[in-house]
Amino acid sequence: MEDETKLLILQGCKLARDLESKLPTLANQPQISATQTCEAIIRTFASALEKLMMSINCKESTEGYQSCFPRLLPDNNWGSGREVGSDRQARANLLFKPEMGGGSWDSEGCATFRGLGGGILSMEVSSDLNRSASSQRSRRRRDEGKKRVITVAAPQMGNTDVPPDDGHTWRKYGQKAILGSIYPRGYYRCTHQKLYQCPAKKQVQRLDDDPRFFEVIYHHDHTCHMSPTAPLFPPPPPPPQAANVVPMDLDLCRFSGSSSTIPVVEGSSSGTLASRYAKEVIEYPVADMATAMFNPGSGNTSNIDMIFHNSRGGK
DNA sequence: GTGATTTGACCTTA
DNA sequence: TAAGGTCAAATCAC
Repeated sequence: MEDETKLLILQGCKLARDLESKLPTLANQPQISATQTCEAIIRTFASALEKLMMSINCKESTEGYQSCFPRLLPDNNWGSGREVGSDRQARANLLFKPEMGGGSWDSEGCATFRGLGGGILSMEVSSDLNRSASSQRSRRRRDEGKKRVITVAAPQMGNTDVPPDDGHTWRKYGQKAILGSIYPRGYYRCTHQKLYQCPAKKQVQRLDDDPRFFEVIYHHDHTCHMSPTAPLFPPPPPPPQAANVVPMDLDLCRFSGSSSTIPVVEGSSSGTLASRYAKEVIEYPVADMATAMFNPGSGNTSNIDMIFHNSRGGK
């Protein structure tokens, strides 16, 4: 176990002990104090867990990596609605038990995690439109088909008004105030919708009860990256075989050291976004991947696309 | 110039 | 009829 992980665990224990010692006097304090302490404990342990999973499970297989960080899946395809419940739970539990990180499985197969600094907190796959994240939003369209509901933390740095990047490029086509909700709902569709008839859409709305988090509802899967005519990046030139540079076709799980770098090849799809960002970076330190993933407002959004585009290539 | 975002109007559905 | 979802013109950003 790495020293940093041990420190995190120790810190979490210390916070827990502090909370325990303050419990008798807690009744005289504002409740938010206990809430914040609990959240700090959860975040600390979750961070330690994340590091443990990275060093143990994710070295073993790609599946482990994806189970730990489903949001990093290249095509964002988390399976069909039938995976709700036992299938998905059993599969994900192989390597990542949400209850270990302060999370849980609800009765409907929705895993809830707690992570430090952002990322997925809960994930739900559903084909049942009757079940909504908010009981207030009971109206539905007939042709919405399969949907996935996830809750993601807002970025703590950069532009906190948008949810963390999910690896796809989206175009906003609408925003509506929702009855009974404080925050408006944003409507997005795949950038490649017109060109490749990609049906993927998503709705993003900040949670009323916790504005630090977004609820993201995905409708339909992306087809733009699976089609042979999909707008992939042009074939990258051979990467430099420097000692600390690893080819992109290797499993990302192998990038565990902060000294490793992931080469991001300069290139562009037809989209403006991709070209905007593609020219910015040639090599990408692993440590910065989190920043790129959790802070789309920082200008690195489409680097995720570039990071994963090679793994999409075969689809 | 091109593509993304904003936002009011319109459409669809319960 | 009300509310969610989408369209499309105007505007913005690069």
